[in-house]
Amino acid sequence: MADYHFQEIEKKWQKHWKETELYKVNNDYDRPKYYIMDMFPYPSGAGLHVGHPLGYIASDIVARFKRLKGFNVLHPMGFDSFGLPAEQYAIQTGQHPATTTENNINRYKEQLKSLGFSYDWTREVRTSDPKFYKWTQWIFQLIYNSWYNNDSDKAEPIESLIERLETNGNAEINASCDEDTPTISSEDWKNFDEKEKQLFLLKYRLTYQANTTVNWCPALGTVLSNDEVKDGFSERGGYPVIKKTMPQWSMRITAYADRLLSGLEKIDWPEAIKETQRNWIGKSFGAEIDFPIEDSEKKISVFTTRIDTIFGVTFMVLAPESELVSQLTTSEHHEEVNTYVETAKNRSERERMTEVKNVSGVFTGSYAIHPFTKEKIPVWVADYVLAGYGTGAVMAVPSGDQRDFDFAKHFDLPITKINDAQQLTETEADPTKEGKIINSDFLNGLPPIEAMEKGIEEVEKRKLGKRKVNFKLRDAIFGRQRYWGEPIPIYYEDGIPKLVSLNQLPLELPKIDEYLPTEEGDPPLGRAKDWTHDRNLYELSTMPGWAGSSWYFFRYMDPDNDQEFCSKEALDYWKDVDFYIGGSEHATGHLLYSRFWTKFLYDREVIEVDEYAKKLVNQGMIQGRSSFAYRVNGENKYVSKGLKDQFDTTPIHVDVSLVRNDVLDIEGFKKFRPDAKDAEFMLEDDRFFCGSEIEKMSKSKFNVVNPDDLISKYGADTLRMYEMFLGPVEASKPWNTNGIEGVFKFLRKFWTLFHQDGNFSISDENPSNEELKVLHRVIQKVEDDVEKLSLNTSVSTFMIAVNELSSLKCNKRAILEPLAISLSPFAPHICEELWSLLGNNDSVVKADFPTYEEKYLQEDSFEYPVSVNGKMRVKLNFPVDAEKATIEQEVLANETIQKWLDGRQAKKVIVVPKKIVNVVV
RNA sequence: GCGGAUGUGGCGAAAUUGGUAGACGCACUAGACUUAGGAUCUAGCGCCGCGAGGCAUGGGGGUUCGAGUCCCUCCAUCCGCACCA
Repeated sequence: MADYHFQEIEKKWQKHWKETELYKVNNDYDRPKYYIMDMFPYPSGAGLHVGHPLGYIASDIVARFKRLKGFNVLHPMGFDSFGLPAEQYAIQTGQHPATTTENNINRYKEQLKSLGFSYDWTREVRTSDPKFYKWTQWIFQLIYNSWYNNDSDKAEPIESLIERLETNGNAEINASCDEDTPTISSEDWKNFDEKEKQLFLLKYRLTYQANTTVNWCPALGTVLSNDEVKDGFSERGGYPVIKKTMPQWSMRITAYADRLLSGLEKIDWPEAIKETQRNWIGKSFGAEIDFPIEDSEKKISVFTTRIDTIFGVTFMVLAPESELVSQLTTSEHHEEVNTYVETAKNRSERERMTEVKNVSGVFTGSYAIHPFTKEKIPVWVADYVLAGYGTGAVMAVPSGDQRDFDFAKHFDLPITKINDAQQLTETEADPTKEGKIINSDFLNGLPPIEAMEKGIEEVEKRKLGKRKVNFKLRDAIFGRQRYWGEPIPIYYEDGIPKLVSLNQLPLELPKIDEYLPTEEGDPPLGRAKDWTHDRNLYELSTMPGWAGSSWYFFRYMDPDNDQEFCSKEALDYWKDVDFYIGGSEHATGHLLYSRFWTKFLYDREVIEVDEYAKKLVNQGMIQGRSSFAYRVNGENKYVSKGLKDQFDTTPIHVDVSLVRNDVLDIEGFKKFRPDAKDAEFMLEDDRFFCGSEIEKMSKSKFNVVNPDDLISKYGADTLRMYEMFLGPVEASKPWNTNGIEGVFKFLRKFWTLFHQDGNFSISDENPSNEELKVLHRVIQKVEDDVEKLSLNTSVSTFMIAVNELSSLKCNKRAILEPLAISLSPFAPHICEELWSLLGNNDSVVKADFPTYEEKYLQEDSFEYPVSVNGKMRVKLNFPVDAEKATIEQEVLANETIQKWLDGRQAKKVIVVPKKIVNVVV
């Protein structure tokens, strides 16, 4: 028996690949480039589980395939090595995060290498490496030194802004800047002292510092971005999050809202991701209208998408955080309003969300004047209006908006019907866009859609407001009050932020004794000795997790360059990522921020592309499949799954390694749970069946399947193919090891086919047509499937081919050679071994992918099912080259068909090539 | 509520895009070889029916000679977003 010793084979080739640097890639201008990249992982302490490599395997198959097809393939890997878990661990143990991170990375690399990935490890990047974050800091500075010119619709150097301020002031400048930026003349600017100038410029810089309402997580001691907060809890750790106002570094991503939206049109990304990003950016069209306040110079600006409902406005509502609240509250309502605002402020996000259904609010005592009817309408404060969206105030149209309706009902405010199709009930508003407008002066009789346009025109004509596009997207908070991140390369001189000069980058993380905030409440960096620049204190917060990951794909092109973030030459050759694979959970985080930075770098002419990834695929999540044994309550007795309903039982998690095809290894279980050592087990059919449930893969649920175990049992080639065999790469599915034997058997059969009595055995005979057909079908299928990434059917095709060759007892060189090449992207080790046994000195990686030939795929004859009117079938044999007419004639001449037709005339005979024949009567 | 996706045997899934539904694998059943089998080989395996045959791609309807695939409608599940004016 010629055994398939996968352990030896895999170890041998992995060593060989490493020693010969087989996958090292250079800028080779003679060959077309192909850049395929995985989302780099955060190296957690738990190591990889079987879910992680799913995407890596797929990308490796494509990378290897493209290499065989003659592409110069860049297929790198790195580590997103700054992050909270390492810091939390450091707080607990005192161990420097760099040390734990280093250890984790080494473990990850070992695991990744054992899977036989063809990464060019010489290009590895780590975001926590000063050589890397030097350039993250450099980009930060470039963003800081830029402003967004809405007229040219791009980021420009801050110098161009200064120039314009000096000559004309800012009246003519159309920029994305702070809302409260005053209009100044060139004289004003010239009269500013240095500090005033700097503070003024901060209102324009794309990285700016401002008092912002942030998501503050007290337990983590840091702010979090919107995408790091899920349902009012921190994504990492699940701690409560509250709103807090504090000075923060932010990035003006909102300047790019429109381009981030339109850019989606030209990239081949999953629709789900694009839709999520569109939703997050949240562009809506409408108008901003001013409602003057009665007996006052003040006014309330509101944004609305439904100007057609303007005559239905019966009250105004301000967000509790709105500045207008204090200005408009009359003295007799002061106390009530104050109490309400204070309560609203102190509520956590979580509380606010759970209380969505509770209507609450207070009257300010002020009245606004309806811009058209001049009627008095009361101004209220309520927390259903968000400070962060629009103007922080709304015109309430209770007949057309459910929230306004609920509020009006609760406080007994009037409700005006403004549409003849509106169906109002006691509890429901009707936001219909059908019907005709009524009770609305000049809008009467118009369908709402037309009334929207007319309304905006009228508003602009009467100078009551203007057409307005509004976005949900908020600027990105950039500071984190944590240690383990890139230091922000800024110091403060006389209260003014200043950039650390370029030649002093990287500004390296200082050593500190403890990874906690200082007693004064400053971030951990406050503990560092001499964290100063000429006695001026450096910024104490660090960059967020998304900083490094927003540009790392460019660094892979030229990872060791210490003069530039990436050389022009490398950028020119590699340009962008052809194929990016990673999880969909980054839709509104990494995948949005990285597009933002790319567009910025494009504006500043650092790179030549404004989208960095042409094609993106989201690999599915692999969930865990937990197994349970059912213990009878109050007894030391376990019952098999089918019997559990006869008893009062509690499910107990069983380590999945003790379960095979849902059958429990009872001896193993007794060791796993010592308290079950003497337990009684009630079996079904002499076996003990476990129940199962789909849960997240985690240690505590004993459902983690470790790739190392599977590799040592079946080998990396089997694991790679099995993960692909499970189903489409994009699909999420629970892990199930049950089918892996089938794939393993296939590889063993493939090996055995070319071995006899333990020796490699190959025949030099010419292959038969039948054998060639098997081969060429595989080649064709792999070509098609890799392009479409439907790798599961490729694995099936290989299995069928090996089964067929096996029954043909075909061990011919002419078959094995091309077969080994086409299988090598999937199972590189075994193919490399067979390739070298065939006498090749060079690696199979250097081979050319075989081309399939149609002539081998053709059949001599086809069995056509024939039906009459789609009913009844009989199979007839036709030669493959028979002309359509011949087939028709033969069909009609056939005795059985004649019997069916029973004298009727055939209207037509439909022939679908190689498929089916249908006679229509 | 809004948006996106998915629904095919006991299970994971195929289906050349409108043409023999369930390839391939797992599980299961029977048989062979074995002292033994969690090994190997052979055969069977959607459901109902002894059978001929009938029924089957979430449900209902439609287009078509022909529908898993196209159209309408309803249902279920999963994932985003969510007081966004």
